[in-house]
Amino acid sequence: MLQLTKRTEYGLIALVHMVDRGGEFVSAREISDQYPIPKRLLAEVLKDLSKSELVDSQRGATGGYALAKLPEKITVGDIVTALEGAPTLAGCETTESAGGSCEVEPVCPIRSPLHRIREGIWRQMQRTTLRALVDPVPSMAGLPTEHSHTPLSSRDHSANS
Amino acid sequence: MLQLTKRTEYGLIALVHMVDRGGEFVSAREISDQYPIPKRLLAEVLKDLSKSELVDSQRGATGGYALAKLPEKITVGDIVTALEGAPTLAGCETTESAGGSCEVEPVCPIRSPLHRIREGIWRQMQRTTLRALVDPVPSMAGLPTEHSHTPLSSRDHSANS
DNA sequence: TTCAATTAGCACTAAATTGGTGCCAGATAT
DNA sequence: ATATCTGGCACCAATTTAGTGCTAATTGAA
Repeated sequence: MLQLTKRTEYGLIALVHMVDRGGEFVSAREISDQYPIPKRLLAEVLKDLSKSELVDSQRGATGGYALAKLPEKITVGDIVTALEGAPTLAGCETTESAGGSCEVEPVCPIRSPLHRIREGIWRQMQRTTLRALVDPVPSMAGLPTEHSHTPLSSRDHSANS
Repeated sequence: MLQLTKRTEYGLIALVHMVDRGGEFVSAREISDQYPIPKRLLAEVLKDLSKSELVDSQRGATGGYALAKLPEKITVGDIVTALEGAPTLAGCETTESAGGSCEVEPVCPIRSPLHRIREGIWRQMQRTTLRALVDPVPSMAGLPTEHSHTPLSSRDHSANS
């Protein structure tokens, strides 16, 4: 359905939460207590983020996870890639068919244009940083964003910190 | 995996083919003969495109499908919407939860920004017409597309075309 | 030391989505 | 008539995704 997976959703929530907690190590439990996310699954997600070196992990009693980079340096594209693999819009050019064998290939008329769409989406994700997720419409507050409605921006929830 | 479904792929191929055949009615068989697409499934896809009024259908012996509009008037967004529903990046704001009840909702910190990403993707798809799919890089052939790096999948499998 | 809290790793089940098929009815040109 | 098409419904199979269980290794603190 052209939709991000739950894993990615959870990862994004966790990362945003980490930004809010500024540098401190937060445990999977702390996060899953605050949002309705299965703790066990969240742990899986955080593990992947750790493997991709987007977060640092620390074991033991007071352990947890913390951002490995500045929020400005982490993009949605990085996160998506870490949690569900880089987006590939058409069956062509998946890694499996990296050998060059798209089934439709010899006559596939949509490769290049679809490729361009995919790249556009990709660029957009690479352009959107974690910082931007935390501070919607940060400094360019006055600029016409060409979609000036932004129907739902009700992110408050900061009752914890 | 943030990937278009086969249905959409097949639909795109079929539509491009129709453009090539300029206005004539083409049958599902003609298309599935030309590309390795299961005829039966293609028929399903074409039916959906017909329901969405992107193509006209004609029954009977010499029947088939033809574009209902000019290729300039059909966007990738239209096609995706017809074949797999409008993209919704996060579980929030699917039609089911249209009532306003995202499970994560009251504390969901990613709604609005993710929403913006989704809108960007959406705009891009709405911007890309079927015509553009048929004539890759039509007039702006020389322009630097600003993504000359393209971190992933830069492997050149387009050696076939 | 002992204990409680935490991440790490592996394997597994269950649910949902997607890919694909079968069958028959209705239309229509030849 | 009949061959060829679309239309509609239901269905199965394959893949992907969501979520869980269990155990080991780490580490701060009582």
